[in-house]
Amino acid sequence: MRQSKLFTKTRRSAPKDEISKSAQYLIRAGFIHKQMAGVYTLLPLGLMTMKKIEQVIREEMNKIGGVELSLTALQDPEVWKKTDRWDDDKVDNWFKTKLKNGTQLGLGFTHEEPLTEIMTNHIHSYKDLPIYAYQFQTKFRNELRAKSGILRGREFLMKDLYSFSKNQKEHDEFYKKAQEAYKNIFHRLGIGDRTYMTFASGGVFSQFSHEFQTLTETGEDTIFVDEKKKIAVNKEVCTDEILAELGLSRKNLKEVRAIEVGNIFNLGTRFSEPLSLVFDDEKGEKHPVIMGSYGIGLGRVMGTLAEVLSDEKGLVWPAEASPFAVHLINVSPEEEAAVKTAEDFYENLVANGLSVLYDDRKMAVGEKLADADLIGIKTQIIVGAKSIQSGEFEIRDRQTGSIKKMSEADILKGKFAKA
RNA sequence: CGGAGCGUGGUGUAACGGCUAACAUGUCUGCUUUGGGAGCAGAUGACUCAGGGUUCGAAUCCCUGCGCUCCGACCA
Repeated sequence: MRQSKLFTKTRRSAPKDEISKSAQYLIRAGFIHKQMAGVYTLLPLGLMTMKKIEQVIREEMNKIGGVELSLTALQDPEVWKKTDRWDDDKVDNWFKTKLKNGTQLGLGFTHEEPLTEIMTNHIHSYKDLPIYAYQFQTKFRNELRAKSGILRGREFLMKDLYSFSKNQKEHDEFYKKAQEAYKNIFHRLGIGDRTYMTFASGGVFSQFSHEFQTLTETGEDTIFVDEKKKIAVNKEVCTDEILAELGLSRKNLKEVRAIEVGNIFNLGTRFSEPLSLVFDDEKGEKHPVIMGSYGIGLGRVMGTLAEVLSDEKGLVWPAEASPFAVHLINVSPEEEAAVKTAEDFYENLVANGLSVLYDDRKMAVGEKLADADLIGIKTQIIVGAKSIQSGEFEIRDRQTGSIKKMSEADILKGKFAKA
């Protein structure tokens, strides 16, 4: 994409009503626009970043047998009444609305109920199981207090996968796989080393749920981490008894703040029983399906990347979440030869299948480079009068700042991405 | 939902109860400049969140509402 066509403008200063670093940078760089508290529009760069994150998650979900679908945001109260989650006393963050005829509707804050109900049409026999269904979908939660920009919103995109298994053993095996998939996801997104699988309270059907907590001062959870074992325990369940059970010692634990970027938990038959999701086993006996749910908030992940990977100059995206693979910057926009070289180069990069943001704007160099650093695309390629003379282009890594020089032919072969 | 704070051009800030609401930045024009947010000149742009009140006089004081931020509670 030509940057001259990218209508969003970068800003020198952040709006005063955003304190969180991630929100400030995302707004300054033109990734998001605040519509109201806790509600943010994704601008082109933000959307592209979100799609990159989504694709990483999709690949890892598919790898463990996930099948993608898309449920509705509008929810019929009936199914939620069956599981006793419609009353505001039971669930206090519903957004509710009405049809013209007065019938009440809800805007989904999660999707166990509708999916479980749908599955009654498709699960009849043990031969139908297991099933792993997931979606990327907008959730609505009427939070009393939205927070930290995109980190805790009232409308946000979430990946939610639900597992349907015929017995506990089958469920447990998948649960383990899901843990590994989540580790892969956060590793690929560049926060693997600071994201801890964390034991948290598990609800009715199991002792624990597992949260994936990314260490950051601005996180809203307090957890205790064992750095050697790469495991953490949420403060809410951190008792001596539980530590003993987990084989952890309090003296190896460090108290830190973290943000929950994902969580997985056992649902048992909490939903399959009230919604009559049952199957026949080999003997023709009926059993309720064993379920689990596995969530990742994409906006929160994007915000977390912005929060923990950015530096004093702006955003720093990991390769797999970078809105573009390459930021091509012409630093001599007034020189004909440089313009021609940059234009040709841009066409060639795109023809080679690379996603490129091409800064073709006629602006002072310093401003273009400052913009590039603020936007934070992983690889910057700098074209100017100097590079025409030498026949080599500068490849600058946004994160490390290291500069390599490389010929066009090598760049087109993708060599810059290696090492 | 409890507590605290804040609403002034697009953005960030300033202005004792008193002159035509100031400065920076942005935007637009022209000239100049081009490898890290350059310079000069001119222009544009605000019923000071809304409504009420006090006062000769309100951005400023008071009340109500709305919005926003932060701390806490909550977070299936």
